[in-house]
Amino acid sequence: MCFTALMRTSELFDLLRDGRPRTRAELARTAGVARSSVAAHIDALTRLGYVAPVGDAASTGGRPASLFALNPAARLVVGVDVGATHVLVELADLAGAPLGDARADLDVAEGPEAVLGWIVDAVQRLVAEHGREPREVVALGIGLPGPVEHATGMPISPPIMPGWHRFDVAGHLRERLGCPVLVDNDVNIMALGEQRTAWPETDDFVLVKVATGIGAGIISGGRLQRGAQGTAGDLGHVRVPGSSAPCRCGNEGCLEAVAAGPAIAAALREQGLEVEGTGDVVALARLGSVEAARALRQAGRDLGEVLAMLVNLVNPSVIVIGGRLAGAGEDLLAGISEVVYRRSLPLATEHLRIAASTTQADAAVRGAVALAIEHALSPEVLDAETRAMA
Amino acid sequence: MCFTALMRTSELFDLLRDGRPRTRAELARTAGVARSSVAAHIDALTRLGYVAPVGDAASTGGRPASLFALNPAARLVVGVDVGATHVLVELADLAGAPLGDARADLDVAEGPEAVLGWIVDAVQRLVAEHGREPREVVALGIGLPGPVEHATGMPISPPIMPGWHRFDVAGHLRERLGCPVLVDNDVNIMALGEQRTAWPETDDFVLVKVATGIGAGIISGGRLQRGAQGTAGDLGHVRVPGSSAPCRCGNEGCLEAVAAGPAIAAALREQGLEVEGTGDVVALARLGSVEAARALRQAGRDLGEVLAMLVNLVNPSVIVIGGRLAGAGEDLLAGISEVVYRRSLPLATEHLRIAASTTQADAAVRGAVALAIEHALSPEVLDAETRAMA
DNA sequence: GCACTTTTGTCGAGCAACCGACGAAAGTTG
DNA sequence: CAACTTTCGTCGGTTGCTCGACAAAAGTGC
Repeated sequence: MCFTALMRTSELFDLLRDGRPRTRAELARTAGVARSSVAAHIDALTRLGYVAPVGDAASTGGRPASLFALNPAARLVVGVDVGATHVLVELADLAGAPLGDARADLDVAEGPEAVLGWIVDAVQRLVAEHGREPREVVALGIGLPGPVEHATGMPISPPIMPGWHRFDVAGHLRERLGCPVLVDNDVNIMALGEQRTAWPETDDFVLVKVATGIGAGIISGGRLQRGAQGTAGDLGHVRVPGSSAPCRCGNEGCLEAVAAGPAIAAALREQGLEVEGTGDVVALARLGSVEAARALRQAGRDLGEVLAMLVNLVNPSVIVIGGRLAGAGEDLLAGISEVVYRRSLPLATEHLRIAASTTQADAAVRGAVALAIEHALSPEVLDAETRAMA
Repeated sequence: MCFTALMRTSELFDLLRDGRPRTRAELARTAGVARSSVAAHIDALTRLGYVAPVGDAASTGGRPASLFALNPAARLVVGVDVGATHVLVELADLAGAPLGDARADLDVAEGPEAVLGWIVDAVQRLVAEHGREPREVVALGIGLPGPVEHATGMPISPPIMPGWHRFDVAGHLRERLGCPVLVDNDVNIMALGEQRTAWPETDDFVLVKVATGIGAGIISGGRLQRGAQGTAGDLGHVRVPGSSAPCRCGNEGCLEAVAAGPAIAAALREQGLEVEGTGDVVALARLGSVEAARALRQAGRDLGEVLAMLVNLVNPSVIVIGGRLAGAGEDLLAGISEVVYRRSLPLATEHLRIAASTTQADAAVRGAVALAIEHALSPEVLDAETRAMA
């Protein structure tokens, strides 16, 4: 029977996760154990490399205490963002700081073997370029543009990823790279990335990606919400009140048929403007086009109708708008805010903030890195490693 | 440094939580420790009362092994369901089995002192009636008809609970009853109750309560989703596509203004029927009224529009319809299913089940009891008690 | 009733982790 | 440079958990 209030090494490590250096005495006080015990744990963590001394504290009249902190260089992690037509691989340290990346214009429709093969090569190349060992990579996080069963690491009937259905992405990569692999939806990892970098205090967070499609990543109670089949957050085919536009999905009035990039482009074309795709809409808006501004504001209002509902259902305290269209100026955001604050419950909007994404292009890969780090530094993994070394 | 794979007493207890009796050898095998160690832990749990011997297993040729199981009678818990015009208090054992209850037609608008005072009296009376000691009550769960900040146990601007805003419900009850108090929204505890009793395997679950108002309790990834202000799941004032009916909230097209009890009653009155409130609608439907059936089916379709969106956002695997209107026959459910399966993404509806509540009136108080039990038998609480006894 | 089987309870050995102490180390102050 | 202060590293003592052993207990089968 374990009656003593014992300490797992990971508990001590958790106190150092924030990166702030601390003395042994400080740690002993907060953990409530003797200094000598802390010293032993710190020793073990130092031998594993996860913690390193970072100089001395200012002396208070006697021998200065040495400071210890998380050692980001101890291991490597990899984050991967797979888009419809691109792949981005990033090597990072345990603090999430990027060390180097590789990108390719690769179509996801080329199938899992081609895409994952390129990723494996890129990881091995990046590791070698930095003079590190492949076995130093302790986890890889990857986001895919479709529904993913997170527990098994397999895509489930992804619409734009032919050949990927039930392909064992996690197993395939783990076998070739020899590290645990965390697979998730790309909007989910964008949400994670944005939340971890820009809104770390917020436990109830939603990221809405507006581009060619529309999707949301929902973090509730501090945890990513994935749903039963991994399709949670699919805003694109929610019906917008007052619209009956036909959608490629067969239904009508879908949000995507009104407020996504192609829909806005089509609306502008009807006004006689030369607009092809999402990129042209953004370009036009940046040039100060009144028509584009108006179209974006209307798209924002339509999005707002759906987000008002999401606010009532999920009650987040922050909504961030990301995706290419978020970079087209203030109009989209203004339209959204206008409707959300009018249509949602006052109690839910009282402390609600709506903002544009700050990390933008990086968010997804940042989230993938975060996913990997959180696995690699989890108590289970850490304690297992401590035990193995003893 | 804790390198040994040690066992906390609560770990062993978790193996017995399901109520199935087991032998010491069986437990030792699944936990991966020596028989004698298991014996020591079982001993401690038996002394605390949480575990008790329940006879012998069939002999396999030698001395029969004695079986141990969770002892539900070891402690008491209380579940409380506070509605707009009623209060229900239930005393239960650690298996969640009801021992006795007390109910009162009390208006929640009478304020916290009156309502909570009655609850305290009822609990003490129930405990005495069963010849038990007040200190045997180890936790109380309570659901309130409005937004609740679960962490602090306070209602936040509840619309139908004048005088309750930021009243310290948890503190008030804890002080008078001497046990931890868990406070939550009433729809949330209904969801918890329904899920724990009827759908224990389901991690992504939604309960929709349809009565005078409309609300949802969302369980996602096995956890209740409460949101930033505790208002998550507020379906009532979501806008229904194609409706512009004025709502008491000031907006128009709200779900409640179309599909809740009063709205259906009003629709039937327009057809010349004598219908007052929600109760009359249910009564009429049960008598086989064609008009009521049609109205309920239409309400179901409107609800379906909103639930289709919820399915896309949350991706549950089960939706249960509860509340008084769920007892009015198949028409409401039929209308809901019709629209949800048409309007939601195929992937999300593929394994989705929509069903009527089975526990009905009990669900809320069952959920409150579940909340209390889960706190009382949590590893933290249990290990603390083990340590205190030593 | 006797031999055999299996579990039970007890007990001592082993061991891992925690603690407090003590001398050495490394600063500051005058 | 000496006195003082504070931390560091080490070490022995203690605690408390785990394990395996062994005899007693409680069944079965002939």
